Parts: sequence; C-alpha cells; structure tokens
Amino acid sequence: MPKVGIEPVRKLQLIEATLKSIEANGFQGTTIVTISRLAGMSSGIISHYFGGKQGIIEAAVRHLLEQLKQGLLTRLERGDSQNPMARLMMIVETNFSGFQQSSPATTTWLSFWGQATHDEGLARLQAVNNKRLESNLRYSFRQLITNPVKAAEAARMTAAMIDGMWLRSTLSPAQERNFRDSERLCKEFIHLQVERFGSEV
Amino acid sequence: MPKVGIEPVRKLQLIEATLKSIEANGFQGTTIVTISRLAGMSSGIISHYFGGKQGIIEAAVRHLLEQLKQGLLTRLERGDSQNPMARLMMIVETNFSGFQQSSPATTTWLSFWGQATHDEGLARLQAVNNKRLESNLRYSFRQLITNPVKAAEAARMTAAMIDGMWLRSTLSPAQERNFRDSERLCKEFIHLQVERFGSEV
Amino acid sequence: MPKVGIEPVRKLQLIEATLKSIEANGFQGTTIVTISRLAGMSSGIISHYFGGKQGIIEAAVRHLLEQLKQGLLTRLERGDSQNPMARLMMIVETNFSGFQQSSPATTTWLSFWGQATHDEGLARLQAVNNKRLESNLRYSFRQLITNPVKAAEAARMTAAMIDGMWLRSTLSPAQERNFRDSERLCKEFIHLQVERFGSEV
Amino acid sequence: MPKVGIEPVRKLQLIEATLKSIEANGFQGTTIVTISRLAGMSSGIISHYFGGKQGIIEAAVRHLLEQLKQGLLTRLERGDSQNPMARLMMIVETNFSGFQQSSPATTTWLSFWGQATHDEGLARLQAVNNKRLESNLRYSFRQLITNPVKAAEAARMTAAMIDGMWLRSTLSPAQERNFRDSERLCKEFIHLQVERFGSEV
DNA sequence: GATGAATGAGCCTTCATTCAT
DNA sequence: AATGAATGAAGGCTCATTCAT
Repeated sequence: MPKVGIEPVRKLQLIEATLKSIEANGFQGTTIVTISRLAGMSSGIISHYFGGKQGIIEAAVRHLLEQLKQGLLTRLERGDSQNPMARLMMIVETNFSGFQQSSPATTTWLSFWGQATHDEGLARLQAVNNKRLESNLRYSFRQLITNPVKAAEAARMTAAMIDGMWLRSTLSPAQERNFRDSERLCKEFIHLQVERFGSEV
Repeated sequence: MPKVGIEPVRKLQLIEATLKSIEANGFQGTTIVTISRLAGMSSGIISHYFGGKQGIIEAAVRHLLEQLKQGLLTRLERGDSQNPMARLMMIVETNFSGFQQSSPATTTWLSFWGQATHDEGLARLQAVNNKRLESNLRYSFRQLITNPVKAAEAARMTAAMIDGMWLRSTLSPAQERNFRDSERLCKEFIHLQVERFGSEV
Repeated sequence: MPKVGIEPVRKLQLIEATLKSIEANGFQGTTIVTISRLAGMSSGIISHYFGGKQGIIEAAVRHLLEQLKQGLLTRLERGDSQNPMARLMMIVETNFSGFQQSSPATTTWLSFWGQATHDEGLARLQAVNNKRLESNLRYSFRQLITNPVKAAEAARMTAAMIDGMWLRSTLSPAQERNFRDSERLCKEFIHLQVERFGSEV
Repeated sequence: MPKVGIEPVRKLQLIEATLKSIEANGFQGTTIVTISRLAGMSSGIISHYFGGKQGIIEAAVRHLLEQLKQGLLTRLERGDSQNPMARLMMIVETNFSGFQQSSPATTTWLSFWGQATHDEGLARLQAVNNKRLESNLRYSFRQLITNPVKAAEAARMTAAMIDGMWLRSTLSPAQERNFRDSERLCKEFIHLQVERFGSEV
C-alpha cells in the first residue's frame, strides 16, 4: 500500500528546513547537507523531491510569497475590505507581519533578494511579488486620490517606504530594530498622502 | 630605490577588478581567479595584499562607501551647503548617482547586502553607512522642522524611501527602471514633509 | 492457488527491458530505474529477482548467448546439417543475424565485452561463447580439411574474421555499416580456405 | 621564474596514470581519484590540466593512437617500405606490438571501444583509427592485386582479422593467449590473398 | 510477493589557500 | 615582491541497495 500523500508532507518539511538553514547559516552557508540534516533526512532526498538544490530554493521562495499572499487575504476577509484606507493599513500590516515572529524570514528574504540579480528563476518570482505590492496599493489609493498620476506615485512611494523600512531594519543591529515604529511611519505616510492629495478632486 | 607607493596602486587596481567581476559574473561567480585575471595579476596576489578573498571583498565595500561619502562632500563644496533644503537635495542626488553609470554598483550593493546578515565585517560597514545617511538627513531636517521628533521621523522615512526606491529599481527588469522618477519622488517627499511639519514652529 | 511460473515471466520481461535500456541509453546510462520503468515494475523488483544490478546484467548476457545458440540450432534443424560447408555457412549467418534487427544487440554486445575484462562473471560467459564459435567451426572444417592443424587454424581465422567484421561494423558510423558485405566476405574466406587446403588430402 | 615546460610533463604523467588505472581497475573503476593517486598527485590536478575526466580520457586515447601511428612510421623507416609485402607485414606487426608489453594496452583498448558507442569524442577517434588501418592495408594490397575491388576486399578482410584476433585474445583467459600465433595467422592470410588474387593481372 | 521511499557512499567538479621559486 | 602550480576540502548530484509496509 503506497503511503498516499507522503510527498507533500516531506516537501513541506524540507522547505521549512531550508528556511531555517538560511536563517541560521545564510544563503551561502546553506547546503544540501545543512538542509537535510535540519530536516532529519538524508542528503539524497532533496534531489529526489526537488530535482536539486536550485529546485528547493525556488520552492522555498514560492512558499514565502504564498504566505505573504495568504496573509493579506486573511486580513481582508476578517476586516472591512471595502474601506480603501482600512485596506491600505492591512497591506502595510501584512508586509510587516513577518517581522513579528523573530527575524527568521527577514534574513531569508534579504538573502533571496541578493541572489535574485543572478538567478533567473528567483528574479522572476521577485518581480511578480514587487508588482503585486505596488498594484495592491495603487488599487486602494485610486479610491482615495482622484488624480491617477498622484495615486500611482503614492503607491510607488509607499511600496518603496515599506521595503526600505524593512531593509534598513534587517540590516540594523538587533537591538535597534523597531518594527512597530516602522509600521507606524508607513501608515502615517499613507495618511499624509491622502490628506495632501485626496482633496484635490 | 624603493618602489614607494606601489602597494596602494596595486590594491586599487584589484578592488576595481573585484567590482568589475561582481558586475560581470555576480557575487557567486566572482572568484579569486576572475578578479586577478581582470587585474592582469596572479591569483596569489590577493592573499598577499588582502589576506584572502574575504579581505578584498570588504575592501571593495569600503571603497564603495568611501566613494559615496566623497560624492556628498564634493556636492556640498560645489553647492550651497548652508541651505538646508539644498543640502537635502544633494543627499538624495548623491545616493542616486551610482545609478547613472549603468548598473554596476547596483548589483554589487545588493550582493553585499545579501551577504551582510551573515558576515560580521560587512554588517558593521553596512550599519555605519545606514546611520550616516539617516544622520545626514536628520541634521538638515532639524533646521527646517522645529519638532525634533518629527524631524527625526522625516529623516527615517526619507532614508527608507531612498533605499526602497533603490532596491525596487535594482530588482526590476532593466527596461522598467526609472531612476530619474525615483529621485524626483524622493525629493517631492522631502518637500511634502517640510510643507506639512515645517510650519509647526 | 499458487501462481506457478510467474517468476520466469517477470524475469524475462526484466531482461528484455534491460536490453532495451542498454540499446536506448547505453551501458552507463542504464540504471535500475531505467530498466524497471521500461518493464513497468518497481525498482526493488530487480534486487528481488536478480540479487542486484550485476545479477540482471549477467542474466541479460546469458539470454543473448542462449539466443545465439538457439539461432544456430534452428538453422541446423531446417537446413542440411550433414553438409559441412552448408553448416559453416549457417554458423556465419547465425553470427550476423543479430545485425538484421537494427543495432540493438550490437551496442549491447560491445558494452558487455568492454565490461568483461574486469568482471569475473561476464568474462567466463564470454570465454565460453568464444570457444563455442571456434569449436563449431573447427568441427566442420575438419570434415573438409584433412590436415587437423590447418583445419584448426582455418577455424581460428574464421572466428577472428567474423568477430572483427562485427566489431568494425559496430564502431563505424551507421551509414557506413554493411553487414551483407561482411557476411559475404566471411563466407568467401571459408571457401578460399577450403579450396586452398581442402585438396591437400 | 615559471617552471617552463612543466605542463607537458605533468600531462604525460597523468595520461600514463590513466592507462595504468584502466588496466588495473577497468574503465568503470577508473575515477579521478584512482588516476591522481597513481600519479602521486591531488585530485584537483586533472580538472586543472584536462578540464575534467572526459578530457583526460580522450587525451589518453589520443596518446595510444599516436603511439600506434608512430610505431608504424618507425618500422617503415627501418625496413624496406618500398616493398608492398614487407609493408603489409609491418602493419600487422605494428598492430600486434602492443601485446608484447603484457596486457596493459589490451584491456585499455577494449574499454575504450566499449565506451565509444556512447561517447561522441571517443567514437570519432576510433573511427579515424579504423579507417587508417584499412586504408594503409589497401594501399599496399593495390600494388599486389590488380583488381581494385579484390584489393579493397583483401584490405577489409585483413583489418577484420587483425581486430578479431586481437579481440579474441584479449577476451581469452591469460594462459590461452597466443599473440605470436595470431600475428602469424594474419600474415599467412595476407600471403594467401596475394597468392590467390595477385596473379589475376 | 511486490512496492517505492529513503538512504548514503561515491562520483566529478570548483576554488580559496599555500608555498617553493 | 610576485608568481602560479598544486592542493584538498567541500559542494551538488547519482544511483544501487535496503526495508517497512
């Protein structure tokens, strides 16, 4: 009798081990062995399930992106997704939520980004994610700012500020990180934009 | 006759070769051999002068940081460094100037950042640079915004927006990069902050 | 009810899959997996039935040798096996018959030979086969050539020519292979030997 | 001061180690490690000088082919190369000379042949060698046998007999190998051909 | 009997480092 | 001071074998 459904389980275990390893050892320090050891499995299993190291790395990125996507969807379901300003706040919160669980994902993301410029597959995933954030923001800004050019610019600036806050926090010494403040400032920036340009109707 | 000062020349040539190699081959694709070949020297020379690969990488980062620092100093000397708003504009311009010379430095920076979270030496250098940008901005904002908390927040937001714009541009497909717009939006954000909080005196 | 005789069937299917795989992927490219997949069975079955990869390879060689042996027997039954010259022709035809069915066996044989010098089991099988060909030829030559030394030498030379023609054809580019000619020349050589030494009675 | 000419020396040492390893361990059993250990060097040296395992294997084959070629040239210089029959004898002797030095080359050749069917580079080298033998034989046969078709066939048959004798000897148990006899029979075959068809002028 | 998930030894390759010259 | 030949540890990958089911 075949163990039905063992494959998805193993894959998830290995992806989580990959993220742990990148957090602990960095992107360069992460090898087939560090991953498989963290997962409590043999080294051969990775090629078995993902075709190779490249495969599991991309799978791990997709996993993180999916989590981010689901995080926003969950927030939208719970809250007042019809209210544009509330939706903007949810977007910000979603993008900072990864920080609340210590710095695991943080380091991982940056490692991926650093790799993306020289890795076709990762670059594409990254580009999709970047566009999604900006387009999500633009959608709501347009409901608050009549001038479409201003709305688009507000979205672009907000996206940049979110990423910038996130990047600078990640690169700061641990004790100086203040994600709460970062999140607050991003939200204030959104309010500022809407106050300034929202009345230009 | 001692060949006075031959060492600094060699070192500079090697650092420039390092940056060229990272631009051409990526961080991973850069090896002792690719660097030394680009510099027209032997592979052993790198350990000789920098103690190892790690050494030349850090030296290259220091070189880029120094260039950034000098870029601002040069602009301040040429322009009206007494005018706070003019000085803020110069800071923005300096941080986007790297882009004007194609994407060499761009890729390099991101590679370094990705590496920094797991590299003591790089992390320290990066932290120093991050603080300098924010403190430079804060110094001028304080002359324009009376409320010191607001001035500090404006500096932090501006720094984040600069880095975020830079990051997103770097990760975007080449044809979509628009550094001019990025620079303009950062400047507009500064004006917006000053308009909004500058009159609160 | 015991499934009598299921094992021989499985074994034959696996041996045929082995030959197919060697033909398609080469000796090196043939793995437990390529074989078992071609046979539509699990990879574990091979160790189960043959004790390991080595086992199924030897079984496949035995299978080919047996086919060769049966090929001659069939020809002898059909033809005039009492006529020494006719029997010699049949031996030649049998040894070239493998070629008529494309190049499958061809590649396989050479792979086995290359392996045989460092594989006890294969070497023994190979030696048996070589001796059989020569002794088969000698038996008929003795009925045509009185001098037993000359008969033995004729057998040895004929065997060498058959193998040599076969080898050179196999190693030639596909378009240059001419098995018909090879077979004809071997037959002519036999006639030449008999003409020359057969009358020495 | 660069060690001028060290490269050819190292390459030759490594090629000889490769042949030794194939003789001792077989083609499959020959690895980067077995070669480099036999050469008394590190494993990295092979990729350093030959670009990889494939590179050193092909270099080894070229080495053997070159030896064969030079063997014939040397014989032709020493003997009466103008005499067609003498030249034919030299060709036979050259092709059996490898045997005199124990069975090293013997095993190696067969390993290469077995590999050639699945290796582009080896196949080409092998084809060149095969053609050379046949064309060398044909050249002399034409001076002895007027009928060009018969001369070509004699060349083809002789080439096949040489290879076949060689192959069967290699695959025979050591004690049964009789290279002297093999060589003699090949020579007798040539005489037989010339006796039979040479007078057909 | 039969499966196929999992193992892990062994392979080739890369590359920072060393050191005799 | 400078070279570059040589090293060998470490990486990713393959694949015959094992074994719980």
